[in-house]
Order: sequence, then structure tokens, then C-alpha cells
Amino acid sequence: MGERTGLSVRALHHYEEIGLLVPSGRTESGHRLYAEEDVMRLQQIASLRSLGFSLAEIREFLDAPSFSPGRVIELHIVRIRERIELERSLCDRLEAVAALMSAREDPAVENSAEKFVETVMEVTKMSERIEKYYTPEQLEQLERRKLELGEERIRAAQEEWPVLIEQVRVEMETGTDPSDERVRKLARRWMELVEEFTGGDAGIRCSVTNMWQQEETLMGMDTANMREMMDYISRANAASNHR
Amino acid sequence: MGERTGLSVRALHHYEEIGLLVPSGRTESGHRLYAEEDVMRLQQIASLRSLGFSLAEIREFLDAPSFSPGRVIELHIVRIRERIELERSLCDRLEAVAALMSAREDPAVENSAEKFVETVMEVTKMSERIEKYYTPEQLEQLERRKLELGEERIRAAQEEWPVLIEQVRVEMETGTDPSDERVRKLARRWMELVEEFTGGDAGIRCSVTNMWQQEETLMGMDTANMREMMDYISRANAASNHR
DNA sequence: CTTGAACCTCACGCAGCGTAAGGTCGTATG
DNA sequence: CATACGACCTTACGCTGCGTGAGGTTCAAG
Repeated sequence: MGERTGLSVRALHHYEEIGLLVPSGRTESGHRLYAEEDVMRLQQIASLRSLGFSLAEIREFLDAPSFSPGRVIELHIVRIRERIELERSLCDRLEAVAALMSAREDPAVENSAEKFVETVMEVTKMSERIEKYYTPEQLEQLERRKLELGEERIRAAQEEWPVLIEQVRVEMETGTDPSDERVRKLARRWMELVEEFTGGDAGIRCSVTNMWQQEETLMGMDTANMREMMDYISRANAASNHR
Repeated sequence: MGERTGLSVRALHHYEEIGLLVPSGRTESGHRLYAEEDVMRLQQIASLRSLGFSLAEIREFLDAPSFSPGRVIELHIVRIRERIELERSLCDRLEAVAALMSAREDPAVENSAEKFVETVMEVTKMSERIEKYYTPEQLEQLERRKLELGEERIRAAQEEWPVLIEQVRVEMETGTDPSDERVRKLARRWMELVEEFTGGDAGIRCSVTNMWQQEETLMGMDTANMREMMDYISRANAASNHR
């Protein structure tokens, strides 16, 4: 009968090895005898472990005379929160990979390991760029913006962008004048999406522009083309604003 | 010049040890020579690692001919989500500990390690009870309910309960008849809080009652007293409902 | 007396490197 | 030219919290 506390025998032995819980007696044949107080200590250990404290920390808690429990627990909460944040951003990136993968479901192209790794690299690079061009405050603001907009709105925008870009590309190639009403309409929609994304923050708009200016490729797109398009769009808007 | 990829020299050696990335050459003196393709592979490794894949998984991705990237990434996302959920519940319990600790800030009592461990044990027991009396679906529903109510409302309720309980206790000890208007008012408030908490779900109300019936202590309170109070309250409500 | 369960004591394994310890190689400087 | 310093090399143990044998003893039941 070893584990009334849900702990394995091996765990008890381990705790004994490191001197965290030494059973208060042995039978003459060598079997460990855990007294009531040992069991209590074990329950305490189990509780503290289930809250994510390390065995070293637990030893301090149980043996050290004083250590300000308030601060300890607050620090621990902060630790966990940070881990959660990390994993959340990790999850975001993974979802980005999944989204890109399914978006580019060219059944013709050899769809496998290579494409996967490529997509992963793209997303990784992209998030590096993002860390580079946005300040931490801006990132925080974008996070809030994301929450405000909600998932569905985000997904909708992610689907609208490629369509819009394609439409603009067509007009550009056709040689349509930027002041043409069709183009101006596209440009307005473009700016609306940008506004929605940036939440109207000028700093963020600026960072985005910088990123497009200084990187050669982003999200698998050639930025030279995009710069051209952005120029076209701004001329269309200029035409709108000058009446 | 070892780490253009942000990886330590030791990491490179490790990858070589496990055969994940063997540099394609050596100088005659024995220094490792990483060719362009090695560096590319390294970047791939780094990307995949930053997404939380294990070195073994990465080896599969890079060397195996096929493995259905779609499923792999979905499974990985699920893994991470589960971890996040675990850590979130952990965080909840830690916050419960912190709350209980500061709520019972008896500056007289020796405020230190012991109280901390005691509080931890209480919260641990409490969450064990919760797992025991609620079905997983009910837990999920309570989670949703929590989100619906919002943090402030929760906190407000947590502060109101002790006050309400104390008021009822006083009336009971004074011997006020349950049909007295003062008591009926308290009882109405009591039921309102219960309704708010349970979201009107009968199953959850039932589980709560069971828990109070079958456990001897909960959240540091003697359940016998509470059962008495709940009885008193229901008599007050009966008086209200029978006109 | 024989089983089988439960306990015992080593002691390695894992994941992903960090971190010495002790030696070699290359080059900028006195 | 000797030397000092930095960058690299190999070898190998350390960390966390146990899991998982291997091989032997003890305990209660049949």
C-alpha cells in the first residue's frame, strides 16, 4: 500500500533521496514506515507540486522559517502568466502556418514535407520581422485590437485581402487610371481595411509602411510589387481627396 | 563565428551528436565547416524548434519522405492548447490561494509558511472536490458562465458572499423567524447570487447542494453550519413562495 | 511449502542543451 | 620570434522529476 496520496512509490523514494521526506521509521526488514505526520507532509508536498512549484521550492516552504508567502505566490503567478503568453503566441504562429498551408492548397504541387517546412520558415521570418518593426507597446496594442475585432472579423479580413489585392493588380495591369472611380473604390476599401487593422494608430501605420519598404519579401510576396500597388492606391486616394 | 542563427555552439554539437545536422566538412585542423546548405538546414531546424517541435519530430520532418504535415500541425496545436488550458487552471488555483491569503490577513496570527501551506492545501482539496462533484460538461459550462459574468462581477460576488453569510448567521442566532421580511430579503439575495453563479442550471445547483451535503468542510467552513443556514434560507423562501 | 504481491536497493534513461576542464589552432602584438 | 588571447576542439557530468527495469527479500494467503 504505497500511494494513498496518488504519488508513485518511486516518487516517495525520490523525495527520500533528496531529503524532502524521510519516513520516520523502518521495519526491521527494511520496509519504510510512513507515520501520520509523514502522510500529512506528503499531502502538502503533493498540493504544492500540483501548483507547479519545484521540489527545491517546496523544501524551502516546508523547512525554511520564513520567506514571505505573498511575494512567492505572486512571483509564481507571474511566471505562469508569462509561460501562458509564450504558448499563446506560439499557438498563433502555428495557426498562421496551418492557415497558409490550407490557403495554398495547390493540389498539383508536391504537397508535403517541403511545403510544410517552407511555410514554417515563412511564418518564422514574418514573426521575426514583426518583432523588429513594431515596438512592444505597439504589439500590445495590436493584441488588444485583435481582441476587439474578434476572430470572425479577422478571418474575414484575411480572406478579403487576397481578393482585394488581386483586383487592384488587375486594374494596374490593365492600366486603369488611379483616378478612375473603380480604382478609387478599391482604394477606399483598402484604406478601410488598413484602418480597421491599425485601429487608426499612426505609429502602427508607419511601422507597417517601413516594413514593406525595407524588406524584400513578406508573407511570400514580392514587396516590390506591393510597393507599386501601394503607390497606385495612394494616387487613387489623392485623386479622391483633391475632390 | 558560430551562431549566425542564434543557436549556441553547444547546440550545433548536440545536433551533430544526434545526427540531426552533420556539418558537410572539416578543416584539416578539425574545425567544423558549415556550408550554405548546412546553414539553411539549421535555419529550418531553428524555425521548427521555435514552433515547439521536438528534435526527433524535426528529424522526421526534414528526413522522412512523407508524413502528412496537415495532421501533424493540427495535433501539435491541440497539444499546445491542452497545455495552455492546464496552465490556465493552474493560474486560477494560484489566484484562489492568493485571494484567500489576503482575505484572511489576520495580522495577529503568525502569518507565514504554515498559513501559506494550509491555504494551498485548502484550495487543492477544494479543486479536488470540484472535480469530484461536477461533471466535465458542468465544469465547461461554469467556465463559460465565468467569462459571461466578467472578472469584476465575480470579484464583487466573492466579496458579497461573506457579508451575506454573516448577516444570515446573525439573524439565525438572534432567532429571527425565517418568515420575517428581513430574512426573506436576505434569502432572496442569496438565491439571486446562486442563480447568477449557476446560470440557472438545475444540474449545477444540484451538484453544489450535494457537495455541501457530503463534505465536512469546504473552503475552511464547517459545512454543518452552512447546511443549517441553507435550511434556514429555504424556509424563508418557502414562506415567500407560499405567499 | 509454495505462490504471488509488495517491498527493497541499485542504476540507467529521458530532453536539450549548459557548463566546466583541459587541449589545439590562428593571429595580432610586444 | 615568443607570447598572449580568442575561437575552436573533445570529453563528460549536471539539471528536473521521476519511469522503468533488473535482481533480490519479505509478507500474507492457500
